[in-house]
Amino acid sequence: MTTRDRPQRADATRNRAALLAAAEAEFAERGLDASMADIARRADVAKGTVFRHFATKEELIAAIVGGHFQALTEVARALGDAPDAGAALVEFLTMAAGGQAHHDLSFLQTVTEGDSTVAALRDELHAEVEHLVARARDAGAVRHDLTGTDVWVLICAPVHATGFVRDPGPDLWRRYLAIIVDGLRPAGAQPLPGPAPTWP
Amino acid sequence: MTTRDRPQRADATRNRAALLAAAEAEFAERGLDASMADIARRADVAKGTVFRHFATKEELIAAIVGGHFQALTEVARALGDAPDAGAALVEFLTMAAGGQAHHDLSFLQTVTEGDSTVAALRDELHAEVEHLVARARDAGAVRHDLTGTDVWVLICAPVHATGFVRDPGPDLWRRYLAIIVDGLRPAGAQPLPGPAPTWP
Amino acid sequence: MTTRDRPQRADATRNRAALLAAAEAEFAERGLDASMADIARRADVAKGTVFRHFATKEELIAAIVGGHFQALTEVARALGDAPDAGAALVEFLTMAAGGQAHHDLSFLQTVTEGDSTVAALRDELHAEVEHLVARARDAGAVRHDLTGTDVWVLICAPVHATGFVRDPGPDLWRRYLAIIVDGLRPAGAQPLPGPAPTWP
Amino acid sequence: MTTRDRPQRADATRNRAALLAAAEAEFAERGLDASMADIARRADVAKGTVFRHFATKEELIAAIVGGHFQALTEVARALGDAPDAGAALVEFLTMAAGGQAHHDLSFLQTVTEGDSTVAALRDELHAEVEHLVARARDAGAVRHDLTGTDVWVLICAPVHATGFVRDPGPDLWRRYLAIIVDGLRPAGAQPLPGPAPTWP
DNA sequence: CATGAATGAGTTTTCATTCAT
DNA sequence: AATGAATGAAAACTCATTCAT
Repeated sequence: MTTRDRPQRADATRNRAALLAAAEAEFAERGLDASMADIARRADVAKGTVFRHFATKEELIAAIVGGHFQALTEVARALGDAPDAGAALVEFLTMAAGGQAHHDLSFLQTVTEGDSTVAALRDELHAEVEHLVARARDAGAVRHDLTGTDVWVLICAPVHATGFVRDPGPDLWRRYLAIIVDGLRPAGAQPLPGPAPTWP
Repeated sequence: MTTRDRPQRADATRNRAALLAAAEAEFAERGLDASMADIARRADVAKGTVFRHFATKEELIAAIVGGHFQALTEVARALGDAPDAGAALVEFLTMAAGGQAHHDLSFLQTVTEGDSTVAALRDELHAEVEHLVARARDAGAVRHDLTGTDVWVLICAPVHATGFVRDPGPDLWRRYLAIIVDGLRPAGAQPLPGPAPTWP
Repeated sequence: MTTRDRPQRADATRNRAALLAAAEAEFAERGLDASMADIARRADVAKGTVFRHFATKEELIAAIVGGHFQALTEVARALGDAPDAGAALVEFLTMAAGGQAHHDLSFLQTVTEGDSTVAALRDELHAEVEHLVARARDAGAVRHDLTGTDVWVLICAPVHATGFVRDPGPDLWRRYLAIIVDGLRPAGAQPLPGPAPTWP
Repeated sequence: MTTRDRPQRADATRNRAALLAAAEAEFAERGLDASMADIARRADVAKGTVFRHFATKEELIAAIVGGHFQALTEVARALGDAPDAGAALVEFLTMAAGGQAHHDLSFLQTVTEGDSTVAALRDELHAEVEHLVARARDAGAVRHDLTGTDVWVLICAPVHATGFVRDPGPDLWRRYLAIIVDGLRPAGAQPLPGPAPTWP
C-alpha cells in the first residue's frame, strides 16, 4: 500500500551491480554455460538473490547485453556530429573494441534474440552506427559501397580474432582493428561482392 | 584373442563417419551444448556406440576440430607453391571461410586447448599459413608488417561476422572477406600498431 | 516500553482478516502449494506482514481451519435444541456443505494434525455433531447404528464428490447430500458393517 | 538400426514396476508434493532412472491414474452382464473402494486433466459405469433419477470419508459405502434436487 | 510495525558417462 | 561390438522464513 518511493535500495543496488559484474566475469570465463550458482558465489550473495534481481538466466543476459548496447549508443551519439566523420567512425570502433577487450561477451547476443527490450536497444545502436557510416561515406572517408550494417557485423571482429592466440596482449586487438579499418578505406578498394545485408 | 586384424571394419568406419557428420550438424545447430544423445540419434546409432568411438565428448570435439585442421592443411599445401603468392593467400582464405560458411564450428576450438594431437595438427596448419603469408609478403602482395599469425587469427572473422545479422545469405561472408583482404594489402596501409602476436 | 495497550489495532485487525480471506482464496485455487508470497500479494500486504500475523504457514492454515470449525460449531449449537431433530441434522449438513461449496478447504485439515488449538476446536465441533446425531437417532430420524463420528466423516463428501466433474454447477452438491441423507434414514437401511470408528 | 524386439527388459520392467509402486506409496503418504527423489530412493533406483521411465512427474502420475482406470474398467466389464444388475453395481463400488482403501490417490486425477491418454481411459471407465447404472436402474435396483455420472463422482467418497478419523480400520470404508448404497436405493428415496451433471 | 531484500534448502529435470546384456 | 538402461552430479528455479531498514 504505502510503497512510497524506494528507501533502502542501498544493498539492493550494490548487489545488482555486483551481480552484473560477476556475471560478466563468469560468462567471459566459462561461456554461456556459466552457472547461476557460480555467479552468485562470485558476487558473494546467495543463489536466491540472483533470481530476485533477474528472474531467469535469460533476463540476466539481457541486462548485460542491453547495458552494453546502451553504453555504446552513448559513445556513438557523442561522435555523431564530430567534424571529421572518418575519424569519428574509427574512434567508435576503437571504443567498441576496447570495451570488449577485457570481456568478450558478444556470444551472449544469440540468447537475447527474443527479447524486445534488447532488440529496441540494439536497433537504437544500429541506427547510430548507420549514421556514423553514412557521414563517413559522404565524406569520402570509407568505401562508397559500405553500409552501416556492414560495419555493425564487424564491430566484434578485432577482439574475437585475438581469441585464437594463447596469450593475446591487452592491445592485440588494435592490430586487427587497423587491418579492418584499412579495409574500409576507399583507397585501392575492390568492389564488395554481393548485396549488402538488410537490417534487421 | 585377436583372431583377425579387423573383423567388420566396414560398419565401424561407416559409424565413425556418420557420427562425425552428425556431431558437426548438432554442434552447428545447438552449439557446445549439443548432447551426445542427440548426436547418437542423428547418426542412427545407440548412445553407447558414440562412446565406443570417442571416449569422451571432448575427444569427439577434438576429432572434429583436428579433421578440419587437416583438411585446411591440405588446401594450404596445394597452394604453397602457386605462382601468384598473393592470389594463393586469398584463395586459401576463401576456401577456409567457404568451409565454415555452412557449419561454423570455430567455437569448438576452445574445448581442445589441452589436446596435444589437435595441437600438433593446429601447428602444422599454422606453419602452412605462415608459409603462404611469407611468400605473399615477399611478393609484395600483402603489407610488410603482416605475420602468419595475424592471418591465422583472421581466418574465422568473415564467417563469424555474418552471425550478427538475422538471415545472412550463403555468400555474405564474401563481403567481409573482401574487406579484410583489402585491409591486408600494402596499398595505403597504415602501419600496424603493437607487436605481432607470438605463436603459440 | 508498552506505552499503550494497543496502538493501531485497526490496521492489524484489517490485515489479519484480509490475510485470512486471501489465504482461503489462494488455497482454494492453488491447493496446499499456494505460496505465502501470493497470499501476501492478494492481501495487498508485504510478505513480512504475513509472518508477523502467522509465524509459519502451518499456523496460517491452522487459523483457517480453526475458524471454519468455530463457525460450524455455532451453526450446530443453534440447531442443538431444534424441535425436529432429524431436520436439524439435515440442516446442519446442508449449512456445512454450503459453506464448502465456494471454497473447498477440507484438504487443509491434514496439515493441522499436530495443532492442539485446532484439535480442541475440532473436538468441540465433533461433540456438537455427536449431540445432533444422538437427538436424531433418539427421534428415529436416522438409522439406529449411526454415530456422530459417522456423520462427521461424511460432512465433506457431497462437495468433494462434485470435484470429479468438469464444471459442477454451484448446487450440484445438493444431489449428493440428498443421496447421503437418504442413506442415513432408517427406512430400508441395511445394518452398517463393522464397528463404528472411535473418536480419539 | 537393429532394434529387434526387446531383449533385456528384465531389470527395466522390474524397475518400472518398482517405480510405480514406490510412487503410489509416496503420493499416498506425502500427497502431490511427494518428490521424485524420494520416489527414486523408495524404489531403490537412481534419480535419473525415474526420468528414463517417466519423462516428467506428470507423466508418472498419468501412468498411475491411467493404470487405475484400466484396472477398474476391467472390473466393470466383468460385471457388465451379471444377472443381478443391482448386486453388480454394488460389487463394482465395493471393488473400487477396496482398491483405494490402501492408497487413496484420487487427488492425482486433477493433475492429469490435460492428458488425452488418461482422458480416453477415464471415458472408457465412465462408459462402463454408465452401463452398470443403466442396468441397475432398469432393474429397479437404484432410484430412477440416478445417472452414471452421479455414481462416478461418488466412487471415491467412502474411502475419502475415512480420512477424517485418526486410525481408520482397514474396513471402515465399508460403513460409508453401505450408507451411500442405501442412499442409492429406490426405497424411500426423496427426488434428487437439480439437474444431473453432464459428462464430461 | 510494515516492508521487501536476502537466504539456502529443496524441486524437477538434463546429460555425460558406465556397464550389464 | 552394439545396445540402451542405470547412474549421479549439476543446473535452473521456488519458496518458507529471517532480518536490516
